[in-house]
Amino acid sequence: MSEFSVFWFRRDLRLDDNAGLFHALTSGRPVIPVFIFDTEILDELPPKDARVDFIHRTLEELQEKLREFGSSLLVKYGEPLQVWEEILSEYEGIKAVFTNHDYEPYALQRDREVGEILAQKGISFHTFKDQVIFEKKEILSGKGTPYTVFTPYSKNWKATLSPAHLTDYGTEAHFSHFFSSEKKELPSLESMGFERTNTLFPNRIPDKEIIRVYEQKRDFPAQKGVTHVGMHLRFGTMSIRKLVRVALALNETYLNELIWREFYMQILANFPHVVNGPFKPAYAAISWRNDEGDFEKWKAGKTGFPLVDAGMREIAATGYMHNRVRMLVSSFLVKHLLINWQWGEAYFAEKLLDFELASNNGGWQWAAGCGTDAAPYFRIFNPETQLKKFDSQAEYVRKWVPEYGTPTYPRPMVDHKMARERCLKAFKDALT
DNA sequence: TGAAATGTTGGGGCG
DNA sequence: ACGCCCCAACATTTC
Repeated sequence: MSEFSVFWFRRDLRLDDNAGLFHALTSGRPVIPVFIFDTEILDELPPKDARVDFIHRTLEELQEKLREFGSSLLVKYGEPLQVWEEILSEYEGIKAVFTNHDYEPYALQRDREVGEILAQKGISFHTFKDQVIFEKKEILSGKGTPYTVFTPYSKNWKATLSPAHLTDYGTEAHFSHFFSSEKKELPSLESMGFERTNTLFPNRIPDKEIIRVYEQKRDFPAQKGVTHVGMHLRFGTMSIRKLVRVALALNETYLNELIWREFYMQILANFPHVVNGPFKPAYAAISWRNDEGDFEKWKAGKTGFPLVDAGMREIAATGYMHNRVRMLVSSFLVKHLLINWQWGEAYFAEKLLDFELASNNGGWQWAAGCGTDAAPYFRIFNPETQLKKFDSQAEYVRKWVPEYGTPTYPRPMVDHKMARERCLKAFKDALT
């Protein structure tokens, strides 16, 4: 009977520089590449979800590459534990399963359960670090505790970094170790209850010129100043190690943004309660207004504050929003409208192509002032000032709010000065 | 990775 | 030449 290894793709949808895949291909057995469309996740999504579309397209590309050397991706649809039972009965010779670490609470639970099934059958389960440079216990303060402030974390991160952390797990030399098989078809999007979208997905190769002058342009949403790599890091269509190598060579500010990503990932992993509420418990006492009508205006981009509205229309139309504008719209929702930041967090989770639980949660907690290393609550963005500073010619605004400046554009839904004072009072009441 | 309020300074107009 | 006032520009404090 022939023996196999399996490589289970999840958030690492690439063949190049993939740690777990490298180890699978060098394990001495032919490797069956597997992907599971997880119904536990998909059942929560609307039929037109660009991220599902993106995954499907990416799997088709992977499939084409695997065909070049006579292999085929095995793509399943279902509940992971059941799917694993199915795979193990279809391929009796499976001796080992390889995969890369996934750190979100749901994924940790899933992997524990899959690990148990495999262990019962005497199949070894090998998991690897691939998604980050440093995991949650690899960068700790002198006391051995996790950092909760970015700057010291980033200093230690940089000091700890060595070339070994940036190893290129190239797999090309080992492609012949993929299991040779007839072409297997992917389940169609339609068969899983989804539709194609006409989303324009970001380029997989980051623009080096943008990285080189990052700090000069990154704050101006009308300029080509950011690289849109979030989605590729989310789904692993880009290697973080490769990107860090580029950042090290080109731009410190850009590198810091990659470190922010890992900072929030280790916050989520070390303090999982942030998923369900504020990092700082005192902030649970805020009396939010939580006005549904206000929330609808915010989502629709009809607040009457042009830069806020531009951002909200951009995210609705494209699944993306410039980061400077993300900070403003979050501040506006939480501070001006006094709506629980978790409402905004959930809306972003639904819309953003580059949605990442850790970063999204960290960003919202930062904006609300209740997180680690948060902006103090009395930091309230002035939407007009932000417009003057970062989109003074209203280029970005006019792109998304064509009626800006005409009589049909709504009046500001709140008076800035009143809202600011109302917010300061609400936070002060809760916190003192 | 704020903004507003308050305080300080110094140049220029003017009696 | 001097003192006084105004106010922009900048600095510091406060929310």
